[in-house]
Amino acid sequence: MKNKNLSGYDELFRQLEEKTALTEDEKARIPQFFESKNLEKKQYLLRQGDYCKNLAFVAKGALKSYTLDDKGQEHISLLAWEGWWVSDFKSFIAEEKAILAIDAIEDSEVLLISRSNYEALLEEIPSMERYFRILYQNSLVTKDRRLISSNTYTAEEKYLHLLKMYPFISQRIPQNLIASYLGLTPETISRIKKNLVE
Amino acid sequence: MKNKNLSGYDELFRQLEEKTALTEDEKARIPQFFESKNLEKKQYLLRQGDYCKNLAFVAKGALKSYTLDDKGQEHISLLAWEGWWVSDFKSFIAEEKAILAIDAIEDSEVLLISRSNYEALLEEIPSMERYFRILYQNSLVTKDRRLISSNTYTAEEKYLHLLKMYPFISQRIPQNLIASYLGLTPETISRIKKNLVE
DNA sequence: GCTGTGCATTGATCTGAATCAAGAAAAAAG
DNA sequence: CTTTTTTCTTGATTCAGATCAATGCACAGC
Repeated sequence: MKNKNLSGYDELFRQLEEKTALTEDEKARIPQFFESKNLEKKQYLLRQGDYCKNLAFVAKGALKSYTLDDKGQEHISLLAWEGWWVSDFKSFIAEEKAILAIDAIEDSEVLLISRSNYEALLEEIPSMERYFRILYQNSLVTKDRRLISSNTYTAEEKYLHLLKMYPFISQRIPQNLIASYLGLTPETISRIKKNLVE
Repeated sequence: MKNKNLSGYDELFRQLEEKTALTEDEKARIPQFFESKNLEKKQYLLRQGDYCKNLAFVAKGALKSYTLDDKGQEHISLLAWEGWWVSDFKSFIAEEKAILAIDAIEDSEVLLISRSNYEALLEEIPSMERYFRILYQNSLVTKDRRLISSNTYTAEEKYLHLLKMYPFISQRIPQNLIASYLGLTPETISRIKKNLVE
């Protein structure tokens, strides 16, 4: 086995074992499918229009995935910190050009898995097939809730719903990114906060 | 083997085999996990607040899943026709009360699988674990696109994007349901269509 | 064939959140 | 500690799409 820095894998195993059981043998084989990468704050992992070669597991730090509209405005589709996966899935799976860009918003460590390694991993370690099925099942629920929130709630309700789901988020993520994630402007968030205090 | 009406299972197998290979033996065992149910137009499959006991595969017809807000307004979260799965996932998986309701919008046939059968199926037939992993993976991509659409696009862009994804949808689904699905009002859709003609 | 109920159109008006514009505050960099 | 950059706040104005209201249309039931 190649000598690997295992620091980030602790977080990965913690995540995997939350959803599925792994033998010691499996745990020993898993790191080989991944490659670790450090990103500084503001460094990018993926650019719009490139091919998304990897699925990334966030071992440390935080990243944002976003689209840019014709006016150059950023629309965040995901905020991912320790324990989350991030990529332009469509691009990763179907080998199309990415419509998402991904940047680090803190100094971060990610574990990258290529498409061929992803498929090999699923093939060789059935618990991983199970892990991803459960992960995606849960993500679907979360995305569904976000869609409902986006179509049904007022700006204030959207913000409160987010705080309820991720109470620590306002300590960690700047308001302008939260605004973009919710499809609102920073000004609106600011006014909502003011209103809530009163 | 119990004598089952197999009509709806053709559609199910077609879907399964699009994503994974099945042996004849597996195909023979699968129907046993399901139960077929016919719904008339407007009949409900799930009510808000009930426990969602089943995951439903639409073999024929079309259904909508939706939430009701405090004003009694309906917000459609999914339109599902032949080949789609529908349920309140969160309720189905975590055994919580459903926040979604599901109604037939055409006379329909659904194949229902209970939670325990779902888990047994995944356990006993590994290709099904694979099938659902791929299904959820794809659904995530679609939901992501919808979220981007919802946060980024104008009303007109949302409508055009939907038509592009499902060109036949306006022949099949009434405008007021399409409006609700997009988080718009029927009036807005009507004005958009008028505008597009000019 | 009428009649009712649900769906679609069109117009007038309203409103929540965006945009535009300045500063203030906080954090990072030197 | 000072300067620069980034984030946050507050106010004035605008605008896309909602709401309200009325009418037209189509098809299902009698």
